[in-house]
Amino acid sequence: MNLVFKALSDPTRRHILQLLRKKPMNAGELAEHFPIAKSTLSAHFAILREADLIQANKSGTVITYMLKVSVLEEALLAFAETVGIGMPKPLPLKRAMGKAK
Amino acid sequence: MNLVFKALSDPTRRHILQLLRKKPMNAGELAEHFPIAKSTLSAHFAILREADLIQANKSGTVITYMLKVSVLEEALLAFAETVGIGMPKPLPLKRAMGKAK
DNA sequence: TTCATAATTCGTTATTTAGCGAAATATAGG
DNA sequence: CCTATATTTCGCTAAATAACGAATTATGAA
Repeated sequence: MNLVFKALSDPTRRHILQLLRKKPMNAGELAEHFPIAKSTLSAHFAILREADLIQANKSGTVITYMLKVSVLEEALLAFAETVGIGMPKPLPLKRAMGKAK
Repeated sequence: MNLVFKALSDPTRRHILQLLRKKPMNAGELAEHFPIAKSTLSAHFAILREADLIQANKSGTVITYMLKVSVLEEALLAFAETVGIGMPKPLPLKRAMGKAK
């Protein structure tokens, strides 16, 4: 959870997550949305990956990233509970779908 | 919102919020829960105050801190929405209670 | 006023962080 | 094989961060 909150502490990274929310994107496409060097963005991707908030998928020379919503959700909910915020877990739409523990 | 997430990025500060969740406490009481210098804790309080996550109340030489749950809640919900997490706003228990905008 | 207590502020230090450009890596296509 | 493209890794720097102990401030009590 610490890694998640560390990852969320940077505005650029939160913005990346927001963009990925709409649809998976590759590093280049994401870069178009930011005025910073690609190498810098790459470092942000690494941090998001270490926090398990995004998933990388390489195809040819292109790496496509997609948001792992559930990980984000779990972290926020877990913390919310410890501070007594009533955020009811969204009901799972499907049961027994083999959600890894 | 940035200040809130910055504040939440440190484990000690998240722990402080969790402690304050149970009941308001003064700086000294809080300090007993941590193995770090009081001056360091004081800095953490300042950061939490700037993020508007806690409220300080001075009485005599003692400063009592209390958690501002609503601020935390709003920030988490606001962000959750931008990343498409369905965290329904908890229904307000009382309406028209003069909630400051 | 003087003393003790609670907490903050100050000055310093070590570590982490975000940023850059250049170099390296990997892959597809000619 | 050679070149172009996508992305990462490397080496660096400036700024932010968390930590400490010492000094300072504020208050209540003797």
